[in-house]
Amino acid sequence: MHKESRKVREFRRREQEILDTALGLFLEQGEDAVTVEMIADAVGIGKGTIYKHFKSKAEIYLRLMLDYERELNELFQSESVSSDKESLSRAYFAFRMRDPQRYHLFDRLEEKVLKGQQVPEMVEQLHTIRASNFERLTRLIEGRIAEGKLEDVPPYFHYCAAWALVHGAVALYHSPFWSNVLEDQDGFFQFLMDIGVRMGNKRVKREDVTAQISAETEVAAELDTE
Amino acid sequence: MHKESRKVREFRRREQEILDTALGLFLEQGEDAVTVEMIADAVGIGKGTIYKHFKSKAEIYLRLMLDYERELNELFQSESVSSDKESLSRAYFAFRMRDPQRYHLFDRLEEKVLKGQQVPEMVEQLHTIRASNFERLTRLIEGRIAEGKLEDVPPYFHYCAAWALVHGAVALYHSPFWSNVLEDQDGFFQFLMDIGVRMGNKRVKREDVTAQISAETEVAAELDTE
Amino acid sequence: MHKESRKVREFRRREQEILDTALGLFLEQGEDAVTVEMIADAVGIGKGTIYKHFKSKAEIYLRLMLDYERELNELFQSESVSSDKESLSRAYFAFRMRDPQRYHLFDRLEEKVLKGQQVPEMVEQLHTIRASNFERLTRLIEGRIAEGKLEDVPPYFHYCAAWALVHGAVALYHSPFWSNVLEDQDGFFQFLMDIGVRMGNKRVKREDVTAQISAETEVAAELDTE
Amino acid sequence: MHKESRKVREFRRREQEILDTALGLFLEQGEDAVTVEMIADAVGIGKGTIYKHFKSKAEIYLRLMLDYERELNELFQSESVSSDKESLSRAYFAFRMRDPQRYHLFDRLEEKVLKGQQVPEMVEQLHTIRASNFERLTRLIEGRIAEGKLEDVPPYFHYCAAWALVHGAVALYHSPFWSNVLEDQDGFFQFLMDIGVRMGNKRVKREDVTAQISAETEVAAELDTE
DNA sequence: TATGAATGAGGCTTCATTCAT
DNA sequence: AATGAATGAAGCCTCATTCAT
Repeated sequence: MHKESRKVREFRRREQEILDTALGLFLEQGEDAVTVEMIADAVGIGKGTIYKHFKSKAEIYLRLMLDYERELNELFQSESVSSDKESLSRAYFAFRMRDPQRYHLFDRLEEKVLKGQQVPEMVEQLHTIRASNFERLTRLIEGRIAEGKLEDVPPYFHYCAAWALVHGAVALYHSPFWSNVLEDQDGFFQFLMDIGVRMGNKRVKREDVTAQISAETEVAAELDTE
Repeated sequence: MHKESRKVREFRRREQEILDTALGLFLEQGEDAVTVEMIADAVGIGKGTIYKHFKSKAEIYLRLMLDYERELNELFQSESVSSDKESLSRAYFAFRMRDPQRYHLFDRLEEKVLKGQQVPEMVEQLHTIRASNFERLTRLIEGRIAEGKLEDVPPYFHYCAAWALVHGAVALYHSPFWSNVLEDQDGFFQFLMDIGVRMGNKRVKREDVTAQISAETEVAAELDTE
Repeated sequence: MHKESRKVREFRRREQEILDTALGLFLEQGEDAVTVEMIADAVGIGKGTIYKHFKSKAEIYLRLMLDYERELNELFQSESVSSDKESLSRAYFAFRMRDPQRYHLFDRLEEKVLKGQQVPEMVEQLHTIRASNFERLTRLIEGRIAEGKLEDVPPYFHYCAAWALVHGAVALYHSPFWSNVLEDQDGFFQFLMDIGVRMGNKRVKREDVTAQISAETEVAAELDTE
Repeated sequence: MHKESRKVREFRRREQEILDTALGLFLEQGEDAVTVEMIADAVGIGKGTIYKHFKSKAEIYLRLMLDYERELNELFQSESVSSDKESLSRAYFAFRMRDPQRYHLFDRLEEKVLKGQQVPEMVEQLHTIRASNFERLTRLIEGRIAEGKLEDVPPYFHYCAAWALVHGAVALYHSPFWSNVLEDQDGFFQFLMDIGVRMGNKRVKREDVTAQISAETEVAAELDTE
């Protein structure tokens, strides 16, 4: 029993090693420039061994993508964050921007895998996880809309906008041209995150501010009188 | 002499035909799935002829990208638009979103070409055009900041944010997963464009609004007295 | 001792299980499409275990072929059949056609194994069994020739012809093209078996028939007179 | 124009060269042992060139098979032979036995190609040619049946039987075991061909012979009296 | 004894680019 | 100038067999 489980553990470890190494190489050189043989060599195993773990190169892609999507899923699940739209927005930004190269890689891979109609079961799995994430978000946002904090548009408007901004940020980050332009990168991403956190908030029209101030003044007056 | 120039014109026309056809095929099938032979066949010429016009497949990529960048350049040059930050924002959004597939293709191509260090002279050219565009923008934005209309951050913060948002919008648009989510696509992109146009505007803080209102009230009073 | 012999029995049973399973898979999917791993999985044992029983995949082939040849051998040995050329012919046809797929498989395997010069000892064994079968046949046929029932040609002409016809029948049976043509399969194979049973019989020439009839008439006359 | 056609001719010649070389290698070593690279080397061209002529290895198989089937088709078309069942039988036997290895190879290839569902269009073509051949045969045989020369069974019984016998003969011929047994090969195949030519002929029963003889005798008597 | 992870040679196929006509 | 046949490097994947546990 122990031996068996050791073997299994060993096998798992190796699988993870393959995934980690592959990810590293993909990030460094681009997935097209990395051959299965290179991965095997980098891990220090034979080419065939990789195919004991993954049926194809595309399956490696998808395993990496699924892991990433699951990490994000955990973020959405965590109580500390999932109850508050703003902190969730920030956490989402932070998660995506923590490793922009990786995000970017997976984005490219998704496109490739979809175009090639490879391993469709795993693609479906990926999309299922993602959809579940966004169902949770939808409910959160609906609450905020009801409270009048967010603009009353279909909830997906809000998280799609967030997705778009982050996506753009990542692209910016890792494009040689743009990253060159961005002298103060940290400052910029702070700036962008602020936009992200704020965007979609119900716009406070001039009249409303005045009205609210009056209201608050009245309340204050009332309180004063107590 | 006339014959000569006719030949030259013919040659040019064919070159354009190659570019147009290649672009169409790239958009339809993805650049990796399109072979040089397919382009030649689609144009109705021999494969070798293509190499009379372009030294490599990457050069085709770059010619297409340069043309696109130049189109954008013209937009920025046009007087009607370039004086006003908001309409420029809108025009920029509109330009990029007019053909998101194309934008997306070129984005991918740029990455590929940079990673492969192919045809570096043309890449430099591309970046030069782009940089010149953004220099013009920088000046425009500096003006707006001075007027207190835009937040006082480095000017490139503003256009980089715009770039990021558009980039994300495009990715959203053409991702099978997301485009599926976006039921009301037009509505959404309108929503997003509004965000884009507004973002980076100087935020009106509560006190400022009050202050401004007071100020305006005073002015109004003065006007009233007149 | 008992334990030992139980173990041995167990070992044998497993070996047979491997052979049966392998045969089933080979018939279903073709030997090239069946990997050793598939056999092991189907039996529910490890791949390595198969190599404890058989030195190579080819050895599995040969074990199956030998078993088949031995079955045929038993047919030839059985007294009920082996004394009469016609019933032997029929039995032979019936045996080969009982499971044409199997026959066909082994035929293919023999070719492969010979071409690859694999496990030559076992191939020799196979041929020895077969040769012994046909030696017995030779004697039977010689008898028939002496009796004037069969054409006086080398005895192997007769059984090789039978072999050829059956072989063709099997190929016909299992070829997608031909089996499609054969609407009335049972009728056809009956027709073919009749040809097989009859072929090689001494041809009765016209004169012979006349002569024989005269002779018989005479005999009859003689008998009559008795 | 001349140059163009020369090029085309050259291209054709090379294609034929590939086919011939491939056939030779397949016959010598078996199709599985022959790699595309080996064919290319044997022809003295690059591996890629082969793929300019054929989309896959399977397509080479099918081209060879089609050529063979067409040769057979010509045989069936030729006037000298196609009017007479017996000479057609002989010609068919002779054709198939002229190069038994080749026949055998194609038979194997057909199986492989069908099992793998490769190049189905060409397979269909092959079967169409074959079917047309046998439609012609059907009519010929129907005639013979009407004349009382052949047994009154579905016509395909006759040609399927012939096919089966030839097929078996070929297998016999080229099997190392059997060809060893066949000392007098020529004699045997003569023997077999006779069987093939005769089989399916209407059997003359004893009574019929007697009856016919009587009839003929009567006729003779009548003639005598004249 | 049973296992199954590891191996790696080798097969098929693709395609950008060259070059002789 | 136009052609398109030829090239060959390079990639992905398979699977019989071995061997350490």
